[in-house]
Amino acid sequence: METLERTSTGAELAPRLRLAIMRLARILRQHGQEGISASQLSALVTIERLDSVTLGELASVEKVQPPTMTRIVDSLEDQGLVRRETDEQDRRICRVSATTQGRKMLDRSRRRKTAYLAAHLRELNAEEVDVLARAAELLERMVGQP
Amino acid sequence: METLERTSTGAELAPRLRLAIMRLARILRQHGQEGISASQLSALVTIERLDSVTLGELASVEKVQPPTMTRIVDSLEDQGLVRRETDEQDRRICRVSATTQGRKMLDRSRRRKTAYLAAHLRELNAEEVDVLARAAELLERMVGQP
DNA sequence: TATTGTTATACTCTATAACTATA
DNA sequence: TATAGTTATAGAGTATAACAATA
Repeated sequence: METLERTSTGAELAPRLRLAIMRLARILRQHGQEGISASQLSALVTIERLDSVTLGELASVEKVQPPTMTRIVDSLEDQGLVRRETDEQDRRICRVSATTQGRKMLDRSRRRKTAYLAAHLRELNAEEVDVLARAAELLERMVGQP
Repeated sequence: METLERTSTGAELAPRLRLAIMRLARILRQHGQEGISASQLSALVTIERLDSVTLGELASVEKVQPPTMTRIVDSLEDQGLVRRETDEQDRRICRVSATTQGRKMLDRSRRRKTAYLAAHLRELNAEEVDVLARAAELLERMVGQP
C-alpha cells in the first residue's frame, strides 16, 4: 500500500457535493411548479406540517414579516388551499390549516418532483441506488431530519 | 434469504432523497449570502462560467427576459462585479465578463457554503464520506455535469 | 427588414410604520 | 399597556410593450 487511506474528511468532497446538490435542487424546484408562487408553496408546506399554526409562528418559521404572511395566507385562502380560524381562547390569534384541496396540491407538487427524480434513478443499477439510499440517510442526518 | 434484493429502483428512495436535497440546498443558500440578491449571485455565477457571454445568452440561460437581465447586469456593474464590452464584429452585441472583484465575491460565497458542508462532513467516518463521494458522482451524472 | 439590447410602464412580493381588536 | 394580526405605503425584482442602434 502506497499511502494510508486518504484522510480527507470532505475537504475535496464538499465543493463537489455542494454544486451537485444546488443544481439538482434548482432542477427539482422547476419541476414542482404548480400555479402558485414559491413563497406560497413553501408556506403551504409549513402549514400542512405544523397544522393549525398561528400566523405569527408561520411568519417566524418561514422567515418573513407578519404583514407578508398575512398576504400569503390571503392568497392561499382565496385559492381555497388553506383555512383561517380564530382561536377560541384568545381571539386575537388566527390559526391556519390546510384544506383537502391544499393537501392535494402539495401531493401533486411532490409527486412531480419525485417522479422526475425516480425517472433518473431508474437509469442506475441496484448497487448505485443503494449508494444513494445510504447517502440520503447521511444527508437526512445532516439537515436534522428524524 | 427471505426475499430477493428489493428490486426498487428508487420508488421509495426518490421522495426521501428529494426532501433531503431540497432542505440541504435551502440551508446552503442561506449560508452563502453575500450582500447581493439571489438573482444577481446566480447571474454572476453564470457570467463567470460562460465568460464574455452576450446579454441575450445570459438571459436565456438564467431563464429571465432580456430587460430583466439588463437590470441585473446594471446593478452588478454598478457594484464593480462585472464588466460590459461591445462586441467588435457586431456592435449590437454586448458581452459581459466578471471582474477580479466579482470572482473574489464568488469565491467567498462558495467558500462559506463549502465550509458549512465540510464542517458537517467532518462528523462522518471515512466509510460514510466515501458513500457521499460516490453519491456526488451519481448526482453529477444526474444533473448533466461533465 | 430583422436582431440586440435598452427604456417605459405595470404587477408581484416583500418590508417598515401605523392602526385595530383583544387581552 | 402589551400583543396578534391587518392595512397603508414604499422598495426591490420581474414582465410585456415600445423604442434605438446596428446589421
